[in-house]
Amino acid sequence: MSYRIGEAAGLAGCKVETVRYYEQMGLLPTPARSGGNFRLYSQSQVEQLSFIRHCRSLDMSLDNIRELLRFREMPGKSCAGINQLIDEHIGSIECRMNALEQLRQQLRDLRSQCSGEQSIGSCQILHGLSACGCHSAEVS
Amino acid sequence: MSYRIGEAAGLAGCKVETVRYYEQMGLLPTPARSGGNFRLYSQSQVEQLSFIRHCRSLDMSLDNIRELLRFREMPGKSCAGINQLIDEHIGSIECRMNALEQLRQQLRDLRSQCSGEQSIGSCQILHGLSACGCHSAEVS
DNA sequence: TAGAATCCCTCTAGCAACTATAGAGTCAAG
DNA sequence: CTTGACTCTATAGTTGCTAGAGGGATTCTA
Ligand SMILES: [Zn+2]
Ligand SMILES: [Zn+2]
Ligand SMILES: [Zn+2]
Ligand SMILES: [Zn+2]
Repeated sequence: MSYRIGEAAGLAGCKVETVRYYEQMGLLPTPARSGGNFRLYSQSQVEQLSFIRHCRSLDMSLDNIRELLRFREMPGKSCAGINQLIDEHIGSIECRMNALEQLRQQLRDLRSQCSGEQSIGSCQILHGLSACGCHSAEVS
Repeated sequence: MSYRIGEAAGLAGCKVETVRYYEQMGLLPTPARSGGNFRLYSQSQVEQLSFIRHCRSLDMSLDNIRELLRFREMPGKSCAGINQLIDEHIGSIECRMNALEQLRQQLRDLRSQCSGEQSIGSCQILHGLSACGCHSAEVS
């Protein structure tokens, strides 16, 4: 039983172009071809595509996914590396969360400077964006 | 008093290429040129560059920054639009924060399935990434 | 059995916001 | 007068796709 690219994409919940892109990036093996040069995917290749898509839905990079796929090919080895990869990914997400948290606070502080009823010339938001310490153009 | 591109970049805390990029994107006016065809920036242009960099440090898009720069050129008008822009930006950041929060929970759930001391073949993390409901390749 | 609709093919370019080259020219100091 | 630091333009790379052009394959209907 084999699937054409549109069916494979449908099953994995992505676009046809995305599937071809993964092949190009080495995440999917070169598939068989029909007489009319159409790509033909086996059940296990469709499952691999779904695996990739699920990893992507967890926002893993294609590099990380490539690594996971390599792990999958050595079922006898220890899975410590997998846990480490996931831990690092969680760490990077927490890092982004912290950055966004800080950003939000800065923006709230800025926003609180003005009610929106001033003239642009006296708006403290614009003023705050100009006269910051961090990116000073203060040169004598 | 005028600055060459390297000085301007240094004052604004960015790379020379970034300054040229902003010019190309229409965020900085076409600067004057020296006899040897070097860009020459005025004090106010350096300040505009710093303004841009500060907005970027708050993760605003270049489109948003372009809008803020247009606001700056109409000091008499009401600043309501500025507040709205900032509010929307805060909203988009909160949206990303929520997405990351969900992501982290999903990853933690996944991570908790395995201690890292299994063989890859029986690792529940890999298994969880394969046999998910959301991207099923379950076709009979 | 012809035509139309729907798939599929390759190749190329675009998105955002830079970054990094290559290959050349400018300028100040020693 | 040569070295080194700076600058110039133009082009390609980054990430993970997406969209199109311009064709061929397959399938359904009339
Ligand atoms: Zn899934
Ligand atoms: Zn205001
Ligand atoms: Zn700043
Ligand atoms: Zn495991």
